[in-house]
Amino acid sequence: MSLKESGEMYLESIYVLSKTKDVVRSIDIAEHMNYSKPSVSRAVSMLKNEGYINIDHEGHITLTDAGLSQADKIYDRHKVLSEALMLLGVDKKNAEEDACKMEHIISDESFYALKNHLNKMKSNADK
Amino acid sequence: MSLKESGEMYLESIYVLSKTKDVVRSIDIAEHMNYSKPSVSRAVSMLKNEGYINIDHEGHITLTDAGLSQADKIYDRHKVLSEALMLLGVDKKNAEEDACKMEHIISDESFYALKNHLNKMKSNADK
DNA sequence: AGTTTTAGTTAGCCTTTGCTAACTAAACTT
DNA sequence: AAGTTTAGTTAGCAAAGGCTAACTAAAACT
Repeated sequence: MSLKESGEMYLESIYVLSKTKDVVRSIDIAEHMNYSKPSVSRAVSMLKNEGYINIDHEGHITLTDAGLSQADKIYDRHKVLSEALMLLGVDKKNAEEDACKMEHIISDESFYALKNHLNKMKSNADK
Repeated sequence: MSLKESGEMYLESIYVLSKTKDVVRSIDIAEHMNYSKPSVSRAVSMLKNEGYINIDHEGHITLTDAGLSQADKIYDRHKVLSEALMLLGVDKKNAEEDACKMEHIISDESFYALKNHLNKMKSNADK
């Protein structure tokens, strides 16, 4: 079974959290995502079963290689998409929200086309 | 209750179908969307209850003003988004598919920013 | 007239993904 | 030691939106 949009959000959250915290627990994810503990508990156990994360005896969550590569991919999409929208003048809050939804559904081809275009726009900083 | 993504897709399909057919029935929607008859039956009756469509004694479906304005909005997003992606070099099939998903989730602000940018790009046809 | 095709509905199942209520168990507090 | 807070789990509900099976009823053939 492939990773659903919700699963991708959880992985991305773990990834983001682990950049600022030395350990990531379920409760941290719950607070970060503003979800209930049971929702996180279930999602976390599914991600573990599917091989995307490891959980040690103390409940500390780490991404496996598979999990990291997924999280990284989604996070890259998030950064590029939100940056692109902001460059078009979209308000940061809206850009972030939209990026958050688009990052899960955009195809690889479209994403790279967009990323390319963005890079060109940036190097032509002489509009 | 506000219109969900699925409801928007149904309205868009009715809109598209009514441009080429003189009448639109549930079965036409089912074939167009590749959904089962019961799924369409339920969706259609919900859209009717919510005031987005009318169904006459012969089962002919028409958009109400509310339905038309929604369908029109989504269809505009679809056209603009797919055109934008194709302009970036994305294959038509992929561009259509991605547009189909993005059209429901993009905020008004981001959409108009993008539409604007696209128009500028088009008027500067001298790359 | 009798059969078959076509359109639509009803009933009910399944998955995804959120939720609350209520529990356990470990870890602080006093 | 006794009570409280914190982290996590279990059980079960709900909404959205697909599906199949099985039915009705009208239309179209033969």
